[in-house]
Amino acid sequence: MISCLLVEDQTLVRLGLANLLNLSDEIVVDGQAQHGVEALQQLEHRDFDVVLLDMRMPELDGLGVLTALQKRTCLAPKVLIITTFEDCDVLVEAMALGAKGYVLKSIELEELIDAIKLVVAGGKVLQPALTDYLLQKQIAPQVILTAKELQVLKCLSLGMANKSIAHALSNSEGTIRNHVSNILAKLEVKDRTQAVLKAISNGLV
Amino acid sequence: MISCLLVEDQTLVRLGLANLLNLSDEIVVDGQAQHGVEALQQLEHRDFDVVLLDMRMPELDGLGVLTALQKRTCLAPKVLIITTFEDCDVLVEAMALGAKGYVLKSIELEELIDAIKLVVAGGKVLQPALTDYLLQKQIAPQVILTAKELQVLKCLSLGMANKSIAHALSNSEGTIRNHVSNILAKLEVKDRTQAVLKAISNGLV
DNA sequence: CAAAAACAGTGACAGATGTCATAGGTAAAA
DNA sequence: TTTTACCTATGACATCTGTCACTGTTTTTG
Repeated sequence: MISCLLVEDQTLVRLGLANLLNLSDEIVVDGQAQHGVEALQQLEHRDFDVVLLDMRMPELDGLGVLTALQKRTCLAPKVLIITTFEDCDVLVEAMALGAKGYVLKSIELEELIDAIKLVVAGGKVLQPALTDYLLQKQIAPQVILTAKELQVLKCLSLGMANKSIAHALSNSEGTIRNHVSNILAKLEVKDRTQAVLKAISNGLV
Repeated sequence: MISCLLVEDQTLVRLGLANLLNLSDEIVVDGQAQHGVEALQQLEHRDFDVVLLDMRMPELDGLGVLTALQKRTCLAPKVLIITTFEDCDVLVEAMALGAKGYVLKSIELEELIDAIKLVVAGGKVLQPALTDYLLQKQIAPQVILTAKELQVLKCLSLGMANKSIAHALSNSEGTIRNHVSNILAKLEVKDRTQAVLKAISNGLV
């Protein structure tokens, strides 16, 4: 039997999933936590073969738990992220922090059980969406803005005019115009509005 | 026994919740659907006392189901929305489309069962978050854009210049300028970039 | 019907925006 | 040390943007 700690803030989802997994004869959910803090408390008391970890949680989120686990010198449990997709960057971070893989909540029950077994056996589980995303990230020529440009871009994203930005950053308006011009060129857009849209959708701000 | 159709796209959540509800001796989930289209198919074949409806789904979402149900002249089932919060506006729309209430997925199981019974009995279930939001909305002077203005605003949100918009909507550039000017006045902002930011954050586009 | 909105258009204007060439100072990397 | 990149700045320029006043037409509404 694989012992499993389930960390998920939505009560219905947590109870339901625990029930489902317990119905199988290979996995037993013998620990539950509503959020990161509770999860760490449980992990202090006893060990689990695997931790099923939600990302979005109150108090302490998935990344927080992973960070805390990484600091533990003793044997760390395998962590399988269970997420609703959405935020690829967070998943990348999670993998970097030692997660053994992730599955979407849209996964079928059997696949989930297989994934858990795979992770416990020392494997990694990555669904296609993330690998695609990583590839795309690598292919897309990384936009490198200087510190100042990023500062100006943030101002743009607040809807500030060149004059306001100049005043806020203690520069001449002409300087700001130059920065804006460079930003537009780097982002390959034609005006500040497009720059803001691109910045938002790419998480640059 | 209250018969219940559960509409939820995430398999794990759906199966788990169905299991939980079936453990109670008052509610039986005797219909499941992965998305709106499946839900409507099920509803054609037979009746349920209540429909537990997720909002975000592929194919046909919660609002789509409600819209379709509203067109049915015969007796419509009570609908209880189950959501992850987030989008208040959608909830408002859902209520306007005849939903009997909504609960967050973070609800406790007992509360959910109570809510279902309440809805079946003809009541309405509204959690505090939404009522607060509605109040706030009413306090904030409602921005009323005309159809044309909304069309122009959408173009603005795509980063289009006046000339492009004029071409796209088959108007003179001057006309578009006037529309933009009116939009800025109504949104109480100073330029198109701020308008786009406000539009995005308020879900106007 | 009559009043009120919404829609389309023009022309003129001030100011904002973005580009370009040019150039000095500074700090980090080769 | 030399080079490179970054930050700063200016002036000139073309273009874009937003405002205003005024004129119509069409559609909605009381």
